[in-house]
Amino acid sequence: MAVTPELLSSFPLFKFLPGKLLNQLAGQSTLTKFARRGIVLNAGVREEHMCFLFEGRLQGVDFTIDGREVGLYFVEPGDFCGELGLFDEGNQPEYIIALTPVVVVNIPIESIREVMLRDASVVNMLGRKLAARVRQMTEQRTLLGLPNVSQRVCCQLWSLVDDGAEGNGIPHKLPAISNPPTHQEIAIMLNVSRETVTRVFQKLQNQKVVQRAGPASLLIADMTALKQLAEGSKEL
Amino acid sequence: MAVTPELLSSFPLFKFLPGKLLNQLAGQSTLTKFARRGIVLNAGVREEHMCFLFEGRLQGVDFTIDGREVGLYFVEPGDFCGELGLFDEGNQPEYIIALTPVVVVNIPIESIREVMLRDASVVNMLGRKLAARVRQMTEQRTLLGLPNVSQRVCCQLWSLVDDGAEGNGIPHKLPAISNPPTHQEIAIMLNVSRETVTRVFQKLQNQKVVQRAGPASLLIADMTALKQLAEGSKEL
DNA sequence: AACTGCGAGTGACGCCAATCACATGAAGCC
DNA sequence: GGCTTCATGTGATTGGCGTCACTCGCAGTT
Repeated sequence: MAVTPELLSSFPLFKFLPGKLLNQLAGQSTLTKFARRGIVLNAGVREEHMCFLFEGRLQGVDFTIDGREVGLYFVEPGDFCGELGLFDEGNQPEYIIALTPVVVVNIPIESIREVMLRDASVVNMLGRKLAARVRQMTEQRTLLGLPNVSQRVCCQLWSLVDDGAEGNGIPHKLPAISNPPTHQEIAIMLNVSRETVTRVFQKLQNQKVVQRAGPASLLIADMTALKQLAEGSKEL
Repeated sequence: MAVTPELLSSFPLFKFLPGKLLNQLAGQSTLTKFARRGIVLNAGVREEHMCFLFEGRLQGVDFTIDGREVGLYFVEPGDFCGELGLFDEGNQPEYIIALTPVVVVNIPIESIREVMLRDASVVNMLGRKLAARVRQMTEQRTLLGLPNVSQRVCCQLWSLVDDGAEGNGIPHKLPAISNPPTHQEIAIMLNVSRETVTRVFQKLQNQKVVQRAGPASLLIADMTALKQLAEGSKEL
């Protein structure tokens, strides 16, 4: 499917890109859809294109030698993945799978490399992105060091509470996690079993710390308690 | 202490840097020593300089909320750390501590930013470095997903077996790990207790898979077995 | 030589999370 | 409406690893 320059410029990475380069990129881009659980990028092979997420949600996952699934991070609309290939000739390290039906824009690595040579803003933002990713991975790694599983879950919840989406014009509402991950998705990010996550959620709901509001939202009824649980100063 | 341009050019990152820029950088660099366990870079603060390791060994570590130490990666001579600050204005995410007495060259972030503007080879290598780091962290994260602890230890050992140092002119020698990390250092990288690492090592030695050769070297007597153990096709 | 610190080695104990094996309920989908 | 599929909820069982509390040996220091 065809990609318009306007569509591309809706991605923060290309926000400051001159029209000429936008046009050039658009001509080399394609629009693709994936069903839930579809594989957007493959691990262990050289992927020759980057993916820009237009609609839906992606997750970076990997598999241990014994086939266990490991969750790494989420990709939200406006964001992208597969950028490592820009910096070296290595393989894509992790799978990118669709958690929901998604619409992505594919752009060849080589095309973006050319753009990098001509536009410093893109290089800058890519550098920032990579740095942010290292920071996020470091934090997640630290999380895994927690011996207490409930605490791990609470930390993860804490880090998912609508980052930045607070200024969405709806004041005085309870903080929430929109489109919360499934228990399974949380479990593989934290190296715990799905059942354990369920049990922690049960306790959290009994103690009125969180509360479901339909399938698309999880309300945090007691932020203070959640924070204490995450920090370990309170036990479930 | 003074830093000469020749010293700087011994680091791969600056290998292709023209003399003029080398001189400029050297003038702004300082040489520092740290004792074992010394803190080379602090986590959670903005560090305004990068560290280039001349002698010794560093480790990136972090601490969980409840004070538990988490090991992230090692830094070997010729390598550097603290590069995230080049790409954004964020804080240093993890501590860098000296595992042995070390000698490091400190260079201000700003000075390197200037060099980046003038020399593309440095930007390139930094990009590669960051990408490599993401790959390494992803791999390590996957390792942590293994439910079997012995397997985790063996995987870690496997990844430590003299990477690339094979062509050191000593042929037909057993593969080895030189200056092997202490059990404690391994333990915090794998989220296991020090005792557990010791017990795995005991089994590995009983089964003649590995063998100590003085304090500075660990011989791998049976690479095949180690590989099978790492892959889970063999039990300890 | 006595002291100290640190890495390594070891046994006993107890707990907690993984696993297995289900049940339930809501959401699509012919 | 009846089918499957998927997310969630729950109990019983078990074993593996963390923790504690030691010992031992080596290296550096005075």
